[in-house]
Amino acid sequence: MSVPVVTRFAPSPTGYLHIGGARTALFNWAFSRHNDGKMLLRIEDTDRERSTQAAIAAILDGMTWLGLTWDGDAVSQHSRAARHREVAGQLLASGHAYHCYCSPQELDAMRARAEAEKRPIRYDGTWRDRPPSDAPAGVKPVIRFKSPQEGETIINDNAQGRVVFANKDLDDLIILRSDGNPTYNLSVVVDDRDMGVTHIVRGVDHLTNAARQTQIYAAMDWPVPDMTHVPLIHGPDGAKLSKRHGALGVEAYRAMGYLPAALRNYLARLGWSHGDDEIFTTEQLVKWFELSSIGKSPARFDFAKLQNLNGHYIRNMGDDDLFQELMSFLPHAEGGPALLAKLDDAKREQLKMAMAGLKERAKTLVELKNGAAFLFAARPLTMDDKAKQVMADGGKAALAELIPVLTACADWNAPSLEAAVKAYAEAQALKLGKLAQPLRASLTGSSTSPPIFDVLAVLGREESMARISDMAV
RNA sequence: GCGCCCUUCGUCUAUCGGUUAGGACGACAGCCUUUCACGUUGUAAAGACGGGUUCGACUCCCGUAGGGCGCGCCA
Repeated sequence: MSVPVVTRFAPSPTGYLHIGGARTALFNWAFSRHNDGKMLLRIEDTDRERSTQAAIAAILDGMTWLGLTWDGDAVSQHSRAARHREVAGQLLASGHAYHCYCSPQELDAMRARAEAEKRPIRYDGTWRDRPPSDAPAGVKPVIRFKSPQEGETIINDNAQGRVVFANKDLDDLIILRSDGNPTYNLSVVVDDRDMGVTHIVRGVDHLTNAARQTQIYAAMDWPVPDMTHVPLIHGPDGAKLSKRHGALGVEAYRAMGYLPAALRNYLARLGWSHGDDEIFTTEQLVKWFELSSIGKSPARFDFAKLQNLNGHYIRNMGDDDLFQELMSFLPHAEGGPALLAKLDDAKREQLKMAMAGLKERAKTLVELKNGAAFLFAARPLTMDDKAKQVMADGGKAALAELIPVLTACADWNAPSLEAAVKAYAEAQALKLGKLAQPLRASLTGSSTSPPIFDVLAVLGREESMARISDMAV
């Protein structure tokens, strides 16, 4: 019987949940679910200056939207400071840590000097072996971890492989600030230990921290959790993710009309693979997810591919489900609330009816929303440029001819309307497009729309004839 | 500067010493078609470079180049 898997996602609440964090959360989530384990959520808010409630809310909201659920309550790291201090004290007592009286200014000077002399930038160990009697009066010391100076610290990482750090390259890090508050590396180790975390999955930017943390685990004689450091996500240009590229909060992706399921699928495919599988359900992801299948090279974020995937999800979703997605999307969409206000029962029905035709040509919920705009347009419709062109090129005349044809149509549904118009086109030796495009322009104000006979059917006889008449004169 | 890591089509990736180096997105071309899409068929497109090891390297080793991450009393 193996130990139950416990993973954790540990964001720092200094901003929204960005796309890299979302993927890290997804990997933690998928791995824990794959193993019937748990994923805990810990808010790393030990930096009181920069942590905000708004950021915490944004992160929880983003995860919820993405469908990434965590087990138990979110843990505030700050609330555990007393415990962190306790461990710092133990380290001090066991000789694995010491007081350091260097001021921040001295440290800055030390770094500047090292940089100028092109030496490695590290704490020089001034207070490592100095007796307490040397302590200057009135200076509150920090506690530094006494990092081993010889030998190696080895990380056996599921994604990165065996990574070796020479201990001489790892300096004595501060574990307790002069104000008595713990710093990141100490807190993480203590919390992961206390929370029973068995597997740590986080970004490679933590790889050096992994080495330092490994040393702290060793000093405390605690077992080191299984580690996986996943490569970062870069912008399309290979450089750091910038705002205009993809370093947006997940709520921005919601506003852009992406479906959570599509985003999950896309994110999973960035840095992780299961053979040639591209499109898979979340259930399949959970079933297939192995840490060893995570790659080690960074990936670039590709909106075109996300769009394509999203379109696939939209097209394959049932009309009712998609309608619901659209409804929950609208409050977050530009112009969405206004559209929502116009949505009475009749419009809801029309919208549902139009869903099949609409979803076929929408890659995002934004496009779906825009595609449905004709349903809500007020007469007389405003024509876009291409629609105007169609009307100018004999469109008006075509509409005038069609009015009696449509009026004569007994059954107002797509098949019979199509049959009637086609018969007329044939009789007049006209290409169907010559009639369809003017119809489309008059009914939607645009040159593109769902199949025109569906549009007629959705709009209904009265509204359709009114819109056509508006433009036929 | 020091340390660690990365490098297969434009992009995401498959390959775990022997393949005509596969798939997907994107691009281009054709088909389908009432528009736009969808769908479909096809085309172009890759092992950074240089050395080894080996009967045989994309795959293992070394070096070079390029890129990323880290080096806070941030996380």
